[in-house]
This record gives sequence, structure tokens and C-alpha cells, in this order.
Amino acid sequence: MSSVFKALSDPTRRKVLEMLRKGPKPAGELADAFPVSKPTMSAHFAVLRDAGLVETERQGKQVIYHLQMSVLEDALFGFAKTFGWERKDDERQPSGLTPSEETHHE
Amino acid sequence: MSSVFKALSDPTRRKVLEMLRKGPKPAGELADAFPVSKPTMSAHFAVLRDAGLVETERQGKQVIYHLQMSVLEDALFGFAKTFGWERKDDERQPSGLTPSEETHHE
DNA sequence: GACTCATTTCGACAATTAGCTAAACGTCTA
DNA sequence: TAGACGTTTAGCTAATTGTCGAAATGAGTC
Repeated sequence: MSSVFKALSDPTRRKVLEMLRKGPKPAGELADAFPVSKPTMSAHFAVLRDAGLVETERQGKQVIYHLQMSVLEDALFGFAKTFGWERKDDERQPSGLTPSEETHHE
Repeated sequence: MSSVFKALSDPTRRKVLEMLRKGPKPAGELADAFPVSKPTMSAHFAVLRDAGLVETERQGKQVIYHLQMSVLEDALFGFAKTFGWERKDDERQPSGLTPSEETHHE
């Protein structure tokens, strides 16, 4: 839980997650969206991976990143619940993706 | 927004917010709940204040900390909204406090 | 004013973080 | 094998963080 919030505390990493919301993306494409070096981005990816917020899949030469919605969900709403907030049940916004594409559990 | 997530990234500070959820508390009482020095706790309070998550009120010798629910709410659900999540409208859990006590806007 | 209590500020320190370049290392494709 | 893609390591800054003890401040009390 702490690792998730730690991961979310950096704007670059939050933006990566937001990009991933629209669907899985290769590392290079994500990296190109930010004005930092590849090693720096790779470090950000590692933080997200360690927090369980993303998972990787190798597709040929590239490494594809998948957002793990459930982990983000659990951290955010798990914490929110402590404050008496609840989210709408089954009111997840249609993302334009199939449910399997959304989380892409392997 | 970044400052809120930064504030939330520390377990001590998250617990402080949780303690404050039950109502305003003096700095000393909050500090006593953690195995760190007073100056350290004061630094944590400063982070929470800078993020707007808490506000202070002087009451005699002591400084009373109030949770700013709305700020926490906005950050958490503002971010969640980016991912297509919504919270139940007006389904805030009864806290046993009056609405004015909950946020305690001055 | 002096004293006490509560809290913050002040230095200091070690650890962590984000960033860089350069180089090395896998893994796949051509 | 050579290139492309991405990660990792090394070595280096600079800034931030969490922590402390000691001192300073603020507000009430004697």
C-alpha cells in the first residue's frame, strides 16, 4: 500500500498510468512522451512494477506495459474506505476496451 | 495534487489523517501516538499543512489539527475520475460527527 | 516578570530520490 | 552477425526526506 502511494507521488509516474489507461503500450512509446532519459524512465517503470501497478509482456523486440487496474483500485479505494467513502458498485467507466483488455490478466 | 500524494506516501502521515477523521486533535496527542520525536512529527504536520490536508487552530496552549476532508476528497477522487471511477453521490459514511464538525470550515 | 507547557524552528546528519551520461547486457528480428 | 529495443549498472550530481537534540517561540499561569 505504501509502495503504491509512493509510486503515485511522482507526476511522471501518474502520467504513465494515465497513458496506460487507454490500453497497453510499449516502453519506448511511453518513454518518448517524457523529456527524460531512457534509464530514468526505466527506473520509473521499475517503481511502478514493484508497486504492482503495471505488468510487462514481451512482444517481439518490445516490452509492453499493462496497467493493473485492480491494484490501483484496491489502494485508492481501500484508503478511501477508511474515510467512509465508497465507490459506485460496477460503475466503472467504459474505456472503449473490452474487459479483458482493461486489466489484461494473463 | 502532487503535494497531496506526496503527503499520502508516508505511512505516519496517512495514520495521522485517519486519527483526525474521528475529529480534531491537538498536536501533542497526535505526536504521542507515534514512536518519533516531537520535531519529527512537527515536520510531518508541516507536510500535511502544505498539502492543505489539515488546518490548525490555536486553543490556549495547544494547536488543534483539523482534517480538511474536501481536499483529500478532491485529490483522491479527482485522480480516480481519470480512470473512470466514480464515487457514490452523497454516500459519505456517517462519522458520528455533525457535518460542521467533519470539515470544520472556519 | 518568571515559570511552565506545547509546539515549532534550527542545525546537523544519513538515506533516499530524480536526474544525467556512458557502457554493458538480454532478447528478439532481419 | 548486426541492429533494434529495453533494462541494468556504474558513477556522478543536486535536491529532498526523515530523523534527532537543542534552542526558540507562544500562550497561559503564578
